Amino acid sequence: MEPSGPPEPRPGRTDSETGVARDRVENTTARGDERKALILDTALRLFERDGYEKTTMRAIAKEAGVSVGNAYYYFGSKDHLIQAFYDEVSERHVAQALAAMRPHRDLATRLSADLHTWIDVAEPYREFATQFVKNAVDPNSPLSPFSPESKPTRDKVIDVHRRAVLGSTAKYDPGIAENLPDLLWMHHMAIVLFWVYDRSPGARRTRELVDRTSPMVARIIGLSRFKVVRPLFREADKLIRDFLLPGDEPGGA
Amino acid sequence: MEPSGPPEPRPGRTDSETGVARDRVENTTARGDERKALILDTALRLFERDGYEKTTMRAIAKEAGVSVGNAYYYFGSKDHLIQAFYDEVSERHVAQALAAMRPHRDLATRLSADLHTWIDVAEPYREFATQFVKNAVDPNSPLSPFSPESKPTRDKVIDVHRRAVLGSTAKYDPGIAENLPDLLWMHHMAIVLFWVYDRSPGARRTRELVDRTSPMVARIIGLSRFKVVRPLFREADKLIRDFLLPGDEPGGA
DNA sequence: AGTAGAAGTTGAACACGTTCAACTCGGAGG
DNA sequence: CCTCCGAGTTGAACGTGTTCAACTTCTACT
Repeated sequence: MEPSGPPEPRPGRTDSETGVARDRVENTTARGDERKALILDTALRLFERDGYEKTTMRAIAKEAGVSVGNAYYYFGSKDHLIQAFYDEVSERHVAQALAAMRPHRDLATRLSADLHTWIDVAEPYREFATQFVKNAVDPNSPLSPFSPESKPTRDKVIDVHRRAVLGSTAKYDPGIAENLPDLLWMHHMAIVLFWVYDRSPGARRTRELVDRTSPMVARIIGLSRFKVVRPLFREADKLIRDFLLPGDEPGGA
Repeated sequence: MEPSGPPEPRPGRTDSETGVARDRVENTTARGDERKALILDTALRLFERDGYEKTTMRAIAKEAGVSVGNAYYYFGSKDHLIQAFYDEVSERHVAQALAAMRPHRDLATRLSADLHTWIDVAEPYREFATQFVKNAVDPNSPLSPFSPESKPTRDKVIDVHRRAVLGSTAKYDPGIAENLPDLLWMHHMAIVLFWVYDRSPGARRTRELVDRTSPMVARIIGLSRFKVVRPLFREADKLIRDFLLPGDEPGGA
């Protein structure tokens, strides 16, 4: 391999940044960090090129110039590589979404910009993302959107939705304000689910769906001010509080 | 093996009943049907006892007194065994749900009865069902709820929702009548998703969720008559028509 | 009855994700 | 300069789902 320089401690993207130890090793030497990044980058490149299933751990190791066991030293499983990927995509999405929403005040437009940005960022990895969504459904998987491991990343994404609302001119029942971001997150997840199935070039159909559902969602939120439906909204709000937020898993351990 | 009797053609549960060739073989001899059923029953028993992941194809084959290759002659993959399981659960659900709804006329009550019946039927297989939902998300899997293979079963389930509405005294905008069952089916799927995560004994939390969402859904449907929100409902209706119904996959091949 | 061909059946072999006991290596302490 | 020791590294080995060429059994037809 290339001669490793003196072991000066580089900051880089450490685990402490996300606040959770995702993988097998916490954070030790600088050389370790480089190795880990090398393996991850190689993996993502191969995933993008050949798809997740067709990319073997042996191929990743070989391409990265490492042994199979060494890859497992840094990543607990093949799935853990996806978790790292998800973090990366989310990070890029969060950054770009805030910028994309900034010029607009209309909630529908802001939501639309938010979601389109997500598609922009995720599009190269569609086939790959299928695998992510697949594993995300498994409650036992660290990839589950409800798992403690993915909480930091999830919270960041939900926060974007919160800002989408706060930065808009939308009017709604203040009683439902707190859980609104979670509701929008569910809309987001529904879009993602559709996107995974979408086979149209450039995810055209998904973008169309975003364009049509975003105004609907904004309108529905606006309805919360009306007396006739307010009880319904309050009930829905309570439902979210009772069933989504309390524990990490809906069933309560 | 036991001496096989004379090869008289028995009706039994054939593929022609579902209208789709789910597995590797269509429908041939009576002995073949028996063999297939034997393998499936054994598999489901082991799945229920040990869980899906821990049950190996070798174990199924051994327990059924068959070779591994023979199991693969009848079921294209381990996943196909789940498909068969899903069909069976759905069949039982359909039958029981209709009976459970019959005494009631209130839509909320009928929906609730419908969904509780589903939980009753599916409850023994919760861990197992996780695997089903997991694979169901993969668009390439025959298990996908949108795949042609599962269409017959899915249609039967959706039809139950249709009857839930038709047999009720609920009033709603006739313009959305046609797609109402699909909407209810999505509610059903959401409940299933929650149930998969639910760890409470007897799926108590999921039942609670059903009790609270069913009246909400019924109320929302009732709202469709009001002028203020009717455009929203029409838009949603059109959305379902455009994005869920046209092709087998949302993206359109 | 005999026989060709289809249906059914077998288990060894393959590729994969994953594990682990053994090895290497760098640097801290003597 | 030597010598530990733990972080880092290795690849053979394991158990899994799946495949397939070869074999056996059954059925239809002469």
